[in-house]
Amino acid sequence: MEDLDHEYKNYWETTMFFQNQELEFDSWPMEEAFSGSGESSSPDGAATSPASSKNVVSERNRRQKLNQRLFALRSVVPNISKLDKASVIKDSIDYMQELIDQEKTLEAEIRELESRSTLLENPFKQMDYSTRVQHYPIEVLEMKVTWMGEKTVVVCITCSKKRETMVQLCKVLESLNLNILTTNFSSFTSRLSTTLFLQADEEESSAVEAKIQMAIAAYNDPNCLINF
Amino acid sequence: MEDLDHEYKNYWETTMFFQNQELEFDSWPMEEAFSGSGESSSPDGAATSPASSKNVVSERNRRQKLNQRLFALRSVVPNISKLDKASVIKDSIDYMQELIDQEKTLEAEIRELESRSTLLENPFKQMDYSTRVQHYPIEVLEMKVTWMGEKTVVVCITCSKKRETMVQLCKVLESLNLNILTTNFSSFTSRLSTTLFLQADEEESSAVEAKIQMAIAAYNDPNCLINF
DNA sequence: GGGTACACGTGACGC
DNA sequence: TGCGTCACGTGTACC
Repeated sequence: MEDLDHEYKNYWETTMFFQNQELEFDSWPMEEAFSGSGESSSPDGAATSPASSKNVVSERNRRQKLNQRLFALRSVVPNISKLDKASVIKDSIDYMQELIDQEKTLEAEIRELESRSTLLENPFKQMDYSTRVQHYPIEVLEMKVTWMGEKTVVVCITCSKKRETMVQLCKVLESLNLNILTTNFSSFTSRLSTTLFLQADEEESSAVEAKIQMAIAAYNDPNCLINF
Repeated sequence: MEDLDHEYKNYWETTMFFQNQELEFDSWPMEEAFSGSGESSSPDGAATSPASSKNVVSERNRRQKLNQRLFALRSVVPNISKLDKASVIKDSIDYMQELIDQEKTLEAEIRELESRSTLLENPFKQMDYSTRVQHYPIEVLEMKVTWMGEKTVVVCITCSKKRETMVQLCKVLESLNLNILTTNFSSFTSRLSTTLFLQADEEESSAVEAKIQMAIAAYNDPNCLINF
């Protein structure tokens, strides 16, 4: 009797076999072993009523299932402070709330990243106004796109050189994800010219030109919410 | 008696007040109301032993706390199929596993978006995120500063071309406020080289070289607080 | 009525 | 020592 009770103690605390929460009805050797002794040591001495006997075993099953679930819960949650039943549930709640919060954070981050990378597909994406920085516009003086054959397109852009013009032009061009083979920037006193060698077909040339012009226009637009 | 049991039924199923899992010891009016009748209807008829009486109320508290936690768990988990205790725990486990999986998915997605995004990030805009975006360091392969006479110094820098290397190099060079006459950037497959024509005296050459090296080093230093 | 789920009181164990 | 926790059997309500 003592030994059995002791085993029961350990049953919840350590020696729990049934970690698989999918099983509904398992064999549970320790409970089975105890069942007989429990019946025989029934306090009323007389024949145990067969009606309640069913209830007893059913109740045992229920308790065992619940403990099983509780143990499974414990195995999912990291950092369980106390092995107490109530504490296990409490820690699970805290952990779950933590997960939910983190999920929201991650989703927000993904939305932020997506709005940043889907620059040209969705030109008008919402952005935080307070984070907008104003810059000098890029003034294009001349732009020429020519197909060189062999999947090579050359783009020549000349713009007036102001403050940070080269950095800004770099940003815009990098945002387009063009297949750039070679780049060359040259700056003189008042002008900045760049020559891009792109890998593209002849029919893509006009599309490339349009993309660049659109991107520069978007970059210059003070109301444009895209962050470059 | 029947009514009381009925109330208990409803107690677990619907009328649960204590959703706050922080409270350890609450007043629990329904249990209190029942306590008296429970004592009087004790089956053994004789005076209930005062020793076990303490245990009874303690046990009641324990049960109530556990149900309280269980109810709180139920309120956190959406889509509980059955209000059964075991089912609540099972659904909680499933939901938690779902959250964990989704967390991994979202994190993977974020990592992919971050690595795929070739857009330039303004370091100021990312301050609200706990995850700081670190830029790729500028890896200088060769640097040469020569005096050409006539107050002209030529600086040649060659670095390995990584993501955004040119923009970053522009930022660093612009931050130095050099008296630049002409610049030329050329990028090939794996290298990016720039040639700067500066207006400077011969004796300034070494200072210019030191300034550029210092600026690049500062830019690469993740602990450097200078914003370029 | 059999089956299920629950709250209850009780004895035991450990800190 | 008491106090907290547990498994157990039981009575009962709901379907």
